[in-house]
Amino acid sequence: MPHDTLGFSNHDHSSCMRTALDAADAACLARKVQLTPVRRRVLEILLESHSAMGAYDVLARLDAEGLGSKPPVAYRALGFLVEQGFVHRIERLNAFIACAHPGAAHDPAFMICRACGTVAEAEATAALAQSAALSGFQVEQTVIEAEGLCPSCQPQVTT
Amino acid sequence: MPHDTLGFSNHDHSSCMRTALDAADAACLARKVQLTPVRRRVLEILLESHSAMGAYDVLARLDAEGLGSKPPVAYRALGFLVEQGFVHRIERLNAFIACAHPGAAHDPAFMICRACGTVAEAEATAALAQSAALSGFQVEQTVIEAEGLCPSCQPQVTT
DNA sequence: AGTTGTATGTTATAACATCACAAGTCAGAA
DNA sequence: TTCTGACTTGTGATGTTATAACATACAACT
Repeated sequence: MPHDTLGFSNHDHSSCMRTALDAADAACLARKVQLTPVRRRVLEILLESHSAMGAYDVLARLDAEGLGSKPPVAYRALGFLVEQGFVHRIERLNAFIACAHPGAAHDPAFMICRACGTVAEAEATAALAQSAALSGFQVEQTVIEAEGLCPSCQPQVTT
Repeated sequence: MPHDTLGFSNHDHSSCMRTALDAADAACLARKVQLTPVRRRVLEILLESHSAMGAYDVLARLDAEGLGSKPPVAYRALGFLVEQGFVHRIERLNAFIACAHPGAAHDPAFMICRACGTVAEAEATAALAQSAALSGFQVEQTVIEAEGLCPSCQPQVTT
C-alpha cells in the first residue's frame, strides 16, 4: 500500500510528483505569478530527489541541463519556490526540500535523520504560541526541526 | 523591577551574567571538563552582548583581546559551549546566544525579532513528540525558532 | 625522560549566499 | 509599430559561514 507522501513510509512517488506540480501550476495561476522553466525545473529536481538538497547541488543539476550555472540562478528559483510555499528551507542543513503537502496552508515541522539524511515533514503544533502570547511576541514564521534517527536507521532488534 | 532573564522584558544584567558564569563553572567542575580562558571569555562575550552573535563577531572580539584570530578558535570554543549547553545556536541566523536558563536541562525554543534582531528564549513544548512517535522517528535534538516582531518593534497604538 | 590526552595555533579551502549591473522577454499603452 | 515598464535571467565579483588538515604546546601521569 505505497501511498504516503510524508513520514518515513513508502509512497507512490510519481503520483506525488504530479500532484505537487499540478498544485504549483494551479497556485501560480491563481496568484498571477509565473512558474518559469527554471523555477519549474528546480521544483521537479527537488521532487525527484525527494530529499533535502543544497542550493549548489540543485545548481549543478541546472548547469548540466544548460539552465544556468551561477549561484544566483539557483537561489532565485529556490527563493521563489519557498515564498510560494512549494519548497521548504531546512535551516539546520542549509538545504531545501519540496513540500510534502502541496496546496495545504501549513506550518511545517521536520524530522531529520542524522544517519541517512532523510527529512520527513510533519505538522507543527502551536508549540510557541503560548510563550509568544505571554511575552507579546508576534510570530510570523517558525522553524521547527528535530534531528535524530529515522526508523530504518535505528539499531535493529533481531527478530 | 528589572529581574527577568528571558522574554522581552528588562532584567538585572550583571546578576544574570554572574549566575550564568557560576553555573558554567559548577557544571564544568562536575563534568570534569575545562572552562579554559578562551572558552570562558567567549561565554562572557555572549553574555555581555545578551544577543545573538555570529561566530566571526565573536572572533573579532577575541582577536582584539589577543585571544585568537583564526576561525577555528572561535568555532571550537562555541562548539564546546554548545555541547555543554551554556550556549545555543540559532540556526536561522547562523548565530549563537548565551543560554538564558543556565543549569536547567531544557529544550529551548526561540523568538527572533526580524526588526531589532533580539532573540528571546522560551521552553519548547513536546510539539514534535507526537508526530515522531507516530512515525517511529527517534528525536535527539530539536530546533524550534519563531521569527516575528517583539513587543517593542510592533507598530504602536497611540495611547 | 617518555607517553598520552586535551587544547591551541595556523594555513588553506570548502560550502553557502548575495550584490550589482547588464541584458532578454513580453504584455499593454501610445 | 514602437515604446515602456515589470519581471526574469545572465554573469562577474564578492561576502559570509564553516571545516579540514596538520603542527605545536602543555599538563598529568608513569
